[in-house]
Amino acid sequence: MKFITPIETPDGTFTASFSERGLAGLEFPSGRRQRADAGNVDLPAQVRQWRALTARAVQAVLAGRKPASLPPLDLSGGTEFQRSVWEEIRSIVLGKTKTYGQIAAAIRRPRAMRAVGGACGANPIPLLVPCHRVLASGGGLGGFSGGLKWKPLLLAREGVKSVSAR
DNA sequence: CCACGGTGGTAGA
DNA sequence: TCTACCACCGTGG
Repeated sequence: MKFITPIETPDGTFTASFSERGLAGLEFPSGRRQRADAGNVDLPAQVRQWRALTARAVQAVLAGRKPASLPPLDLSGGTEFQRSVWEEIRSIVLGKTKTYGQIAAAIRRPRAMRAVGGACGANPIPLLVPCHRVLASGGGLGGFSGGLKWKPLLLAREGVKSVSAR
């Protein structure tokens, strides 16, 4: 059972999806208009509470601040490798970054840095599973599923300095 | 700057 | 199985 609901922010309307286990997906604003409903109708009380937590967390990160708390994250969709990558990324504190290679080394697959990139691209909850803090070695940006323009913007708000000038 | 080879995980056929 | 993708990385022109 899935509930899909908009999350309004000063940067646009994100779209959250919830399973019975918690937040299962988060999409960055797409150019196109979402439906205009408030998003609270028809949601069970539990999901409404998770939605409120999600909204506050998203707004905090967008403002470059650490969220006070997160809803439960439902990452059950990924493979074991992907989940281990996502778990590792969750440990990158706001204001810091790691490289794809460092993530690979941390999960004891030092040669799988390329696959780490793939797992980042498959991350269902970008922003709250902060794959924007994962950069290429040598200062490159890498990619970002929500649109590459977000990556340097988010990092700048988090106070990260050396986000590569090209 | 560019090209290339060595990589590991995934999806699809 | 086989194969063709990749948000990689180091080395060498």
